[in-house]
Amino acid sequence: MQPGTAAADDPAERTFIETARRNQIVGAAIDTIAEVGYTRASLARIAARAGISRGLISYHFAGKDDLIKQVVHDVRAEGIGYIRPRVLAEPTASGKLRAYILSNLAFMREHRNHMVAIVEIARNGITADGQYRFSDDAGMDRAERLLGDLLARLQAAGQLRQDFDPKVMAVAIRAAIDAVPPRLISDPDLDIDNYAREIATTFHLATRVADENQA
Amino acid sequence: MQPGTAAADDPAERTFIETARRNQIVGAAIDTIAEVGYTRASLARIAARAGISRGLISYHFAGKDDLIKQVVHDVRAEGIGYIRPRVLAEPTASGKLRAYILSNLAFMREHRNHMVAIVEIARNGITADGQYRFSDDAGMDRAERLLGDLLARLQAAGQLRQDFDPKVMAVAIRAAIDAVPPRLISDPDLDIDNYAREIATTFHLATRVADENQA
Amino acid sequence: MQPGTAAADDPAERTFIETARRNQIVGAAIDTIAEVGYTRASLARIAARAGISRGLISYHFAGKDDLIKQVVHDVRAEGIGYIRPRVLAEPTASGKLRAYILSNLAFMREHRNHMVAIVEIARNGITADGQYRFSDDAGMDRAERLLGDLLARLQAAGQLRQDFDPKVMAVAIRAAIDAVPPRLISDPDLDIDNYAREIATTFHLATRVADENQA
Amino acid sequence: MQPGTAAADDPAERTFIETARRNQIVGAAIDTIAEVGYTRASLARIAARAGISRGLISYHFAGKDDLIKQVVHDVRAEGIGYIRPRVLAEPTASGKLRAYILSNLAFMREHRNHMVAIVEIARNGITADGQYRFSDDAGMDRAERLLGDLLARLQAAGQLRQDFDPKVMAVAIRAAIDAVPPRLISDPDLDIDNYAREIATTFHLATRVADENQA
DNA sequence: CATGAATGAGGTTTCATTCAT
DNA sequence: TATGAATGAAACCTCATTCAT
Repeated sequence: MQPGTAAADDPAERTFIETARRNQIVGAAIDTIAEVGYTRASLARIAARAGISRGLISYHFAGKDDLIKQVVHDVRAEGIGYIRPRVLAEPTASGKLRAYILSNLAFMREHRNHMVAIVEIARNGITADGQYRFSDDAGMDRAERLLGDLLARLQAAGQLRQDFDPKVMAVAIRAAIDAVPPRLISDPDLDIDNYAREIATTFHLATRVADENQA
Repeated sequence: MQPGTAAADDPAERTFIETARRNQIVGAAIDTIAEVGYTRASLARIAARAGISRGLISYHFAGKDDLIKQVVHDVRAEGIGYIRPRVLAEPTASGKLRAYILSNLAFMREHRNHMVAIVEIARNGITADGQYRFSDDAGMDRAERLLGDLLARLQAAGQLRQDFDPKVMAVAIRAAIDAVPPRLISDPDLDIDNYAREIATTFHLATRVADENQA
Repeated sequence: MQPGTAAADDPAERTFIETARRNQIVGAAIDTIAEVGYTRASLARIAARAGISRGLISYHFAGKDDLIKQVVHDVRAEGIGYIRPRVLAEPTASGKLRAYILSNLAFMREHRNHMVAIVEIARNGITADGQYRFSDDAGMDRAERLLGDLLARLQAAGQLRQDFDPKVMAVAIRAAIDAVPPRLISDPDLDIDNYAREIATTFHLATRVADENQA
Repeated sequence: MQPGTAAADDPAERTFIETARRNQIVGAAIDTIAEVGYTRASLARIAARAGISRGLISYHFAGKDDLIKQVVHDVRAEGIGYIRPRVLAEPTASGKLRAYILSNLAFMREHRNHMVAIVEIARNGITADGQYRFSDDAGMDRAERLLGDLLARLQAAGQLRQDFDPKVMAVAIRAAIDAVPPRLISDPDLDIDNYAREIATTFHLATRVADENQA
């Protein structure tokens, strides 16, 4: 039984050593993509970085797409685990929004390659007809939808300005956040904390209710 | 004595027919990239779309990079020609900012392929060390720098909120604008005008001086 | 001390469990070849069908060729066990020939996969210099030689037409029989019984002695 | 415009030199397949035999399947050109049948590699579901259908025995003919002329009308 | 100016086989 | 006995580029 085949079917039945190898390969893929970009991140390069043979990747994953999906899955899971509790911990709408932005960027700072890789993947993993190839459920823009839903709820609760389109606002916020990884490549000294505060303030001003104006 | 070699060196010495050919090839490149993405936009496909042989592209351009540079140059020139007068025509800071955002997105709507292509290029044209490969002078983010400079000037003139970082704000605005082309691919019915108004309002609120709050 | 190595050397010394495994693997190989063809019947696929690991095949057989040889051997033995008594039971020449053809095709109908597999192997198991790779003694065409010998004996006994070349006739008869398995794949509803009767009649007419003409 | 792409579309628009190359490649493919079998006839080996680079085959043909289709087409066209007039020249049914068999085998003798190759292709070019991959119109068994039609017509005209199934008879005749190429590999000294005469007589006896029995 | 012809590198994938456990 | 892990060769295909004409 080829592990690669059963990968998506039943992750639970994986050997300890297989899990380790998969993680190693996923890690090498992340670093490789972060360094040379998605297009030039060939399986050969990923294998070379991991110090293994090309064939071993094919042994553990059904194909390149399968590997990339795993990368997306792993990074997203880690990101959600980091961000979600920080957002939930905040009671107010503006607190949640601020926590969302700050924790997103903090995660980026601490997992630079993860984020660079996943943004690279998002950029390249779009088919000719505009569909995403590597997301397991509903598209790479799930983060965007989730954020849009959050904004809509807070808006409905009267905690945010009534007259903005939550979908468009979600796009703008995600765009501002996702603009960071590529810049991290060309400018390793980018002051993420400063960037995060500025963005948080920007969207706080853009979404607060009128009553808060005097504050 | 290949034109391709001298192309970047001395555009003035180009024949009429050569200029026509270059424009034709650049146009085919734009449409091809917009349709199949940067990675899959091979010279063969571009040549096929232009109805010419592959070799002819190599004859007129020193290489694929040279062609892509020309695409970037041409699209940028056209975009600046469209946007600049509309920004200059506005007397106030908020008017200029609004005009910048609206005219950017109007240009996108009217030159869909141009923008999809150039964003595709921007995403893929980053070398391993984070440098841009296809910009003739100072990087693809020139638009960002110009916008940052504009914001800084308006800020210095007291027309915008004093306490935001103009560079970060420029990144956020450009990111919100550049988020549109990829979405145009997957959602051809995207309401650009609504998107534009929302974004304009968003950044108006985020950049206006405190005195305007009552307005 | 690998069994696979000694396999061909001394089948007698095999344990019960080893024999069972070998039979299981041979059966899986037959079904796999019948389903996906010889070329695509990789050891991985055979192992998957048998529900065992790839390595186990290599443990029990010296290599893929060794496994295929065993398939040929087993199927042939089974086929001979089915056909021989039916031919021997017939007293007359035309009865033997008819029994040969009918029992061959009956065996095919009852052991569809066996025959499809062995014909697939025969087709693909020819080396560059035209030698058969998978027959243990004298070539895949042993059946052909045996049939030729039978025809020659019956001819010598005056029971068949004197002036045909028994070797050529054997080729033609085997070819007509072996044409069935590939057709079984593309046409599962092939009426084998009708085919068998037609072929039997065809070669009866072609081989009978002149005196029978009036019959 | 890649020649390979337009290959099937418009063969008329091919350059002289391109036609020559295609023929050269097809010839190399035939010889390679005839020598090492279909499975092992990789594009690399074919290119090596032709003394050209691997890429050149991809330049002239859309893929391996496209090349194989061309081989089938060319060989079939040549075969038909050889056989058809010889069959048509015969006035009687038995004459036509004899001419069919003899000219088929004569063509094989004179174009040994062609036939070995095409039979190899026929054997290997069957997909999992039993469909032919390389025939342009209605399957590799077109020859079989045509022969069956011929037999049925002659039967209807009362020139052949009434009570045989023309389809089955066609299968048997083609099988006897197609049995030759593989044997040519293992036995280069095969006496084709003798084989042809024997087969012709065999099927003459099997198909003649009862009245001819005395002859 | 322009083309068709040709190359060689590099990409993903499949496969038979070996080996430590 | 049996497995999972791992390798390296070889397959097909795409591509940017060069060159003679």
